[in-house]
Amino acid sequence: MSDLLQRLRDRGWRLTAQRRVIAEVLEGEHVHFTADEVHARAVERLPEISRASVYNTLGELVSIGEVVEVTTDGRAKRYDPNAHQPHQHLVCSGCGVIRDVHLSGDPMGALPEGERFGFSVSEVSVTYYGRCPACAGAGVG
Amino acid sequence: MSDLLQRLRDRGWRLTAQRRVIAEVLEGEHVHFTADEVHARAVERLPEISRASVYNTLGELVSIGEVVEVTTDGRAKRYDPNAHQPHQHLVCSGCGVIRDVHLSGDPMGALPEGERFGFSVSEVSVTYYGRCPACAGAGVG
DNA sequence: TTAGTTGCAAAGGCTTTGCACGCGC
DNA sequence: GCGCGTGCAAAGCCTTTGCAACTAA
Repeated sequence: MSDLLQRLRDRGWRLTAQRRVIAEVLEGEHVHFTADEVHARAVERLPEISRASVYNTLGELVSIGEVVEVTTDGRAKRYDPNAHQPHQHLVCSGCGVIRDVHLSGDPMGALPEGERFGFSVSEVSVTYYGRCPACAGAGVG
Repeated sequence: MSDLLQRLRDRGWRLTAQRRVIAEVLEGEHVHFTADEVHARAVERLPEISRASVYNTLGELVSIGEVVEVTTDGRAKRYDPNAHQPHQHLVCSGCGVIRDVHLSGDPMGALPEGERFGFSVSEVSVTYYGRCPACAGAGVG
């Protein structure tokens, strides 16, 4: 579940400085950066990295399944490197912080057969909204 | 659950032609238009209506709770007038069509206390992804 | 060597904003 | 008549794209 970099090497990825830096930025728990935040952090390590490369790389990481795209209610998409452990999200409606959470049952089972309209259902996304301790205390939002 | 227009009147809303037309466009089951689709349909009834008014009105309907904003993976937000009956969504990853669905249990209960990180959780959004019968048959997407 | 990656800058889609005019109440 | 709502056009944010130069393998 760690060492995204190693997995990318194993896949035979062409490992450029830009891609390495982006992978490094994405290490950690509860990491859910926007493309722009990834870019800002990448620039600290590699000043000449461009936004286009960040978008390209994130898009590829998503398409090979190493990163998951998260769309909360805000504008910009966020990128979640925790792609190998099924989980859902808890979002603070005050400050927007996201935590990974794990549910007690399989949410797929909550959709009755009679509610499937003939679809072949393959995925489910569950997002909880609330206030984090800091925002609840400060009355933010 | 029907007659959005009447509810708006009861709220003392200033009822302009534009707002009336937008409310009319939003009547019906399984309606999940983007702002632009609402505008296109509104134009058929009131050719001079502007996009800005559509955005303004939709934004207000959302903030007073008469319409729910739906963010699927696509780009543009969609607007769901079925705000008074709790429900979730089933999205076709082929053509993007959305159906309202009703779950067998309360998804809020699936988040264990130990996974709440001190948040006061107030809402949950559940979205299922799959292929509608048409797209499954045609191999679209 | 060479195919894939990068940076730049421009364009694109969706949404918001500023301001003068118009209209519901 | 007053104040909010509207239309227009321009700007804004996030993202994608075209293309020549570059570089990992």
